[in-house]
Amino acid sequence: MWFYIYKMNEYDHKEIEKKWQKKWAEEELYKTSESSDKPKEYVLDMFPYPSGEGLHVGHPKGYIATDIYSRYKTMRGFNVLHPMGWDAFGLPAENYALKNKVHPRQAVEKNIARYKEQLSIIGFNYDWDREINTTDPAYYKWTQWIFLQLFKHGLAYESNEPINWCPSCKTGLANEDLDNGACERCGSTVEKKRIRQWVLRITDYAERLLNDLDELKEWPEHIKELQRNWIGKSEGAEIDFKIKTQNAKRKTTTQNLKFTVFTTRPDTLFGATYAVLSPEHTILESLEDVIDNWGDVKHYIDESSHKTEIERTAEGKEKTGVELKGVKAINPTNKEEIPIFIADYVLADYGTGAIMAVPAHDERDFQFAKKYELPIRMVICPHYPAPTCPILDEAYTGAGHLVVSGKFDGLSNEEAKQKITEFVGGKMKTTYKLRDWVFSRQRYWGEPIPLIHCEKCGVVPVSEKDLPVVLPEVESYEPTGTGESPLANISEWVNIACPKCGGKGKRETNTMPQWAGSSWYYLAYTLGTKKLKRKTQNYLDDKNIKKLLNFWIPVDMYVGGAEHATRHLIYARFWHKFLYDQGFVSHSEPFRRLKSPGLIAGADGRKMSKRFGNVINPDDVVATYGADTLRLHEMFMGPFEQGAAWSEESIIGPRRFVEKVWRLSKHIGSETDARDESKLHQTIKKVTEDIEQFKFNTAISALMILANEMERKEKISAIHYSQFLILLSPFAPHVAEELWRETLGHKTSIHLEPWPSHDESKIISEGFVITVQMNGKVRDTFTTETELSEDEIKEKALALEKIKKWIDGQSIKKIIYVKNKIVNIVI
RNA sequence: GCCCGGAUGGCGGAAUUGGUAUACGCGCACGACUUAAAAUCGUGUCCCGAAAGGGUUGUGGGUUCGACUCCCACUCCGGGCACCA
Repeated sequence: MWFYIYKMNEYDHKEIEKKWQKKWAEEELYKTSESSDKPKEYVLDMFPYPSGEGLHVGHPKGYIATDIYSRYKTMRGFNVLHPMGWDAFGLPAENYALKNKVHPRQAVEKNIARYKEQLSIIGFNYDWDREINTTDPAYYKWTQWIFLQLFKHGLAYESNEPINWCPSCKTGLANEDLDNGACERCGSTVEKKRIRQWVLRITDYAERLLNDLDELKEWPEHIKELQRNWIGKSEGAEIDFKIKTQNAKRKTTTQNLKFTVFTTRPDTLFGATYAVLSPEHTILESLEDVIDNWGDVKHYIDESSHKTEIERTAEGKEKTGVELKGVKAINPTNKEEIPIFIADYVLADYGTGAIMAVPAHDERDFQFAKKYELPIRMVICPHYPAPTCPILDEAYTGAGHLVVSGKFDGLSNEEAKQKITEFVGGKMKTTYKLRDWVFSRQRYWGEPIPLIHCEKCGVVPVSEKDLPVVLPEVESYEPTGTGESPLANISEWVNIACPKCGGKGKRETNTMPQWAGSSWYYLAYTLGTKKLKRKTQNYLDDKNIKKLLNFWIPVDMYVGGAEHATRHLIYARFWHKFLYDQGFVSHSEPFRRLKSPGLIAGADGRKMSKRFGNVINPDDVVATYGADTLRLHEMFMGPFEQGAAWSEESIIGPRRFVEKVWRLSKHIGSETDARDESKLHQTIKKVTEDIEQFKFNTAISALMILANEMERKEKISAIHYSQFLILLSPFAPHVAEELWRETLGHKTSIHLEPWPSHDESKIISEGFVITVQMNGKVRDTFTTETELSEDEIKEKALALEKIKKWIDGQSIKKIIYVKNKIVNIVI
């Protein structure tokens, strides 16, 4: 019998959590609707990539935070949208499918089912009516539609420039897909390869992507800084150098031969003692006949084309190069003939692919000049006037005044920049490190690019009414490795009449990169699954759809990993700005507030990975401790944006806390008193402020303190306990609901209760603890019940026995008083 | 090399933004309950010291009546970029 009662009272997380998850779904607790006059709040998680591995305990950290935040916002009277979906196109899904010999679609379906199950047992409040899946044709027809708009506005172009090629994944990659010169997915060293590809003109938006960061006041500063560095703006000048051939008998027309350099230091132009072209520079072909050592030059070009990015940029690597014999460049300032080199330290795809070299004022040029014994001429002096310029043992890159620069001598180098540029007929120019977005992949598992190549008309977009261009179902989808997409072999799919002239046409067979679908998914949620699937003619250019978009957009709170700072978050901002320019959305930035959860590492401090065998599965934790405990633990581990190692040991703390809350329900039955009320209102204040700022660890700490207070009492008041449960409910939704409905007997869910607001007048002062310091060191404290005047406090402080002892005849220089806090006696 | 973070007990961390450093939790020790254990509760727990007292927020210096907090220099750890002209 005794044992039976014990069982009855026991907190059984398994039963409770299952029960309420089912009930909440039945009651449709988390349905979102636009027909509400409440203010809207759009809370968004970065949607997951459903991989074959399933979720580990690190993944839900951000989801727990948005779940708490969105429940809190709902209780605060907001109309909350909190959706979830799947980012399922791209390399990982396809590589997984290839490895396991299943079709990617089946793999994705299976993985999604598993993910959904894993998420559901943690008790998230997603509105699954708005679930999206980027690989659903009903979804990607919209992705294709947006691509067509980009194409029609000249922001998508075909190119044959050499790009990053992953030999293992057998596809071209964007700069953003690289990790230290290696494929971000498989770790293979990336090569440069010249293949036909589609590219998006993200660089047209570089300036706005950079400037508008300043408006994102509620983004973490470090993420904005990452984007600024990635965009990498630098201001300089483009200046033409004429080429003079020394050998007139060759047949090449040598008139007007020139190349353009980009430099941020046009002020040093008089010091340019040679010039360097990148080995890929296109002018080299036309110089073949006039270069005396063409064999050597050709050899160097071939060699560097076979080198990987890593080999070319290896740290500490000595610079190499070959002089172009038989040609000279003319320094436009002083008409001096200077040698031209090719060297692979000059990058083809930055600036103009050519530089003027000023060894005296650039470290790289200095090294190169030392090696090839080229003249080093100082033209900026730190101290002016200087009788002679010192001999340099390293480049001087600082500021100064011009010397050896003709009529510009004596100018400060900042002033000289523009003047010299004008003098030589150059133009000021802004350059970015950001590259245009290589947008095609030679892989199967992606959105087909909706374009048709016609023999007569060239590239023709697929008619909008014919979207989606469905990815054909095929047996074999292995990448070819030739630079062609595996789709190219499916002739019945590829061959199609040109939409313009009806003649012979072929479909574009490259597919879009993984980042395409995620560049607008936050817009898709606002439509809901039904509208997304419905037949539409106008897509985003539809009055009703625009209305929905502008009801919810911008996203008010966006939570996801900082690793997306220079990938998804740049791409999405780019697409959004484009859609804004077309009038489809009314805000120029998609995400108002951004938070990035710190990584949860394995217990060994390393990143959780199957490879290290340190993966903790949330299902197991939920089974052992319960979802509420898991949620509390992950939020209590430390500051949200800071990483932490998983600790199986300390999860017992949050579990004990939940059990304590459970036990407290057996002690209800007293009246409220003012002291309790004061503590409650302090807690309301603290928890509310902390949730707003994503300081969940201290919010939970405040709840624990209040629970400890309640526990100290014989009996607690039902009203206070109820209020406490409401504060707890976003963190531990199941146990709060169980106690709310079953123990306290409420008919409706605790999650529909209004959030309590704190009443400052209920927070009573428990007297003032005055700290008495001598020379800033704490010597004693005393308490006053009521607020005393400054003089009274000082008097009391000086009367303390300990203080008297310390003063002991010494003279008091002054007494500093901080109201109701501190008396500091200086002797 | 450049740009961001960070460093507080045995451990995770807190500190109203210059005012009693170490809240809350883990761990540990002791005690209560128990035949016993578990669970739970209570007490203690930064270091030295018997005490008085002294020291302590990575290191060194500075500003201040007073510094985890502000300034200067440095060390270490994490992240990003990296021959970007």
